[in-house]
Amino acid sequence: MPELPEVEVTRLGISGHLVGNKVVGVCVHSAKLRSMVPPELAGVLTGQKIQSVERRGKYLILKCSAGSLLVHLGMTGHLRIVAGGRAAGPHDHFDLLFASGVLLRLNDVRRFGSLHWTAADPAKHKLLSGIGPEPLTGAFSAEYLYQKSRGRKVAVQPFIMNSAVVAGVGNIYAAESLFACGVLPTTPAGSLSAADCAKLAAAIKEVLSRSIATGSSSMDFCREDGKLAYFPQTLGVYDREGEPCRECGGKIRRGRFGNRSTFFCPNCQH
DNA sequence: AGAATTACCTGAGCGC
DNA sequence: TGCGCTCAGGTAATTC
Repeated sequence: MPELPEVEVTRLGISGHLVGNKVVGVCVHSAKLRSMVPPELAGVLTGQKIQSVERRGKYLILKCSAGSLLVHLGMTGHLRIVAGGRAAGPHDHFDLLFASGVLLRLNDVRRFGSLHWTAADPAKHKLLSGIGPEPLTGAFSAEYLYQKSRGRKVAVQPFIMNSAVVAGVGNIYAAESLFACGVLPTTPAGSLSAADCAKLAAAIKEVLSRSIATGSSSMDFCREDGKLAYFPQTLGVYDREGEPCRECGGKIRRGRFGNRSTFFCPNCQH
């Protein structure tokens, strides 16, 4: 399930194939994603040259002179560069055909992904305008996290998963970051000390950048059979309920916020 | 008003 | 075989 590192590696992988390349066709195999694929997409994209491929949180932004295509991969979505003419398979929903002969193909088993078109500055689009700082930039700092969390009673895990607080941190990396810095996911955000916030901000940056580094060295988007799945990384706590903690050997426990699971080591996290 | 919580979209995979 | 349940991210809706 793509989180920020997977989206960033996708961006790095597809960017070189797309920038400067002209869209010569749009093929919508299925318009029914989490939100309907905008019907005007073929009309506005055909003939456009991709100027840049950017990322904001978990959104990819394909910038053209007439506007921008926003792509969200949801839980199971992935984008792949494939040879033109290759037949669409199950769960292939959308293709952009390029002048160079390649296709950018969106595959999404569970259809949680979405596509949006905006003619204006994408940063002003309502899906992006309310998003908090990028976690890998200086704007997301210990000081920022400390100030932002003051007075907040919500548990720190859902707090850092709130995209208005910080962009692109999902369930897996939230749990991993909290394990990495020794903070229990149930801790009220407002009760974190300045030192806790410093450790947590550093842990989020470390966990995300390590995953991007791992992913970008192992992915090959040119391969038609290349799969975008979990990066071959070792998870410390996520989905390891009952298994031994890699630090202390104690049992990893599962907790719950609403209908979201969290995983933690009660011995290593306080 | 602003924060916290809940529902919703989807479909694979699971247990029974 | 088939039903009911779970899970995921992010937004909208609702409650507090």
